[in-house]
Amino acid sequence: MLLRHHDAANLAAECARCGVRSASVCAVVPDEDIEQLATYTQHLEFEAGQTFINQDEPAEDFFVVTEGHARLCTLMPDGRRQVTGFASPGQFLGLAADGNYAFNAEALTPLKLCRVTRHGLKLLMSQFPQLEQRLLTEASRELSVAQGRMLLLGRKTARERLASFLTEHAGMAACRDVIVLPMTRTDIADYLGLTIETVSRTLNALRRDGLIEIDHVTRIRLLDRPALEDIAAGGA
Amino acid sequence: MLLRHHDAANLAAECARCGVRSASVCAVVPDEDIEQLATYTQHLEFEAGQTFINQDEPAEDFFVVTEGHARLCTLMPDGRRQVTGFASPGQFLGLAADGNYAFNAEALTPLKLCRVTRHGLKLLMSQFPQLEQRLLTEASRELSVAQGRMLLLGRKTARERLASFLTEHAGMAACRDVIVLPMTRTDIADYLGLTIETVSRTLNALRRDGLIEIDHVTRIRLLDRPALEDIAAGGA
DNA sequence: CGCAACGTTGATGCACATCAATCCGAGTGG
DNA sequence: CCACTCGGATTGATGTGCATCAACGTTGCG
Repeated sequence: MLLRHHDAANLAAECARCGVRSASVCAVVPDEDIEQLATYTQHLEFEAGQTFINQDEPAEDFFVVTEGHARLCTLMPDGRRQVTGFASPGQFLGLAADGNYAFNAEALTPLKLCRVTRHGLKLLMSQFPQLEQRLLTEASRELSVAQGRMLLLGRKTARERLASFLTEHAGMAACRDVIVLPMTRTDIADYLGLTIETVSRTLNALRRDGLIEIDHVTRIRLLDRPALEDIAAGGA
Repeated sequence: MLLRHHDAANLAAECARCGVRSASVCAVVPDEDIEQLATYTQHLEFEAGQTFINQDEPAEDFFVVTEGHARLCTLMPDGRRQVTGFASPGQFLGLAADGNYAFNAEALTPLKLCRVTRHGLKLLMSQFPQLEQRLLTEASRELSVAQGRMLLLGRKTARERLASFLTEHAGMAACRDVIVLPMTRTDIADYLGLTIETVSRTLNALRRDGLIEIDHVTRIRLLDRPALEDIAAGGA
């Protein structure tokens, strides 16, 4: 995993992935820069269930996931919960910050991530302009995803939501039609704006219709991907 | 409206607002830069109802609203519609683009905007680094807003959605408690993931409860802002 | 084993959608 | 100035998809 000299865009991710002082990074970044990187970045680990970003606290840090999965969610005072997204390795966390964090972030599985203070990030960006560009690209992509989720939450039926969820995950993961979900039914429900009961019932309905197979609670096989994608898009 | 020399961040907005060759811009940007700006930016006007961004077409342009209001929405094949946002003067359009536009944009009122090709934007950014920074800030803010809307669409009741909508608009517009809505009930419904009937009924319920007054269909007076904010947050 | 957390399944309820009249206000033309 | 029209908006009657409540399975771990 070699870092191209002029592609500083991936720097943060690389630092995180390899550890700041790894050979590949040291090979291409001048020593004084490495010093700075070491000052501003930090490697962290959490076990499943731990919260590492707290809603309403000042958004001082910025994270890159390097291993494991995390869950981002927003809470209402009475306990209602909306999962706004799941983060997998390579994803940035904390972009969507405007003063205070508007969400909690919790480890779904054992999690490793790289932390940079916002101040550090600012310095890094001024030093590696391509990093800023990369972040902008990332933010644009996320915005695009967010719009899709608004359509899902505002207008899709339970069946369409589940179909969307399944195809979305099949798309990212190994291009296989077998997906392994690192999250619980409760997480899925809160992600899709449904209840666990509805998620359970709807998955079973899809199974009865011969569209999926449920090998194990967390292991689902997509038997008819095109049909699922059609349902997800609202085309039936 | 003078442009500070080193704050190129607002450049695009300024260009749009004043016209590329306006005195204030010419005063602070070298001539050869102005030439470039003129090449890449373009002033456009639309009348209410016109569509200027089409879902699924390649995302080639980037816009800044300078006058009037626009509506962004996503459509499903069977006609279901989700309004993902409203744009008012100063707002950027087209950030959330990932290959093709994922939404339609239509003028709600007579509309003026400034167009920059994505290629032009790239050149502008390399020339005025602060512009990129500004866009990143903007994208972060939008992401934050998007998360709030996911919570609204996924978990809030009709009453809470309307309260959120009203306080949101009261917050932006003149800090008065009287808001004038440039959109129809249908737009509001599709924005909040409800039907026009529910919007109408719920607004009347808020009126009966003494929380708002409806002077005119488009003119609403907030009588008890704190109570509305409390409802919006789910605190009752 | 035996608990505890998670998941499924069934019966019932309700918030909001749907269907169906009216109503209202801004244009338009006589 | 009024009658006519027509796209929104309101209001009411009814339907339904999903939530809620409740009971029971299932899995995994000490």
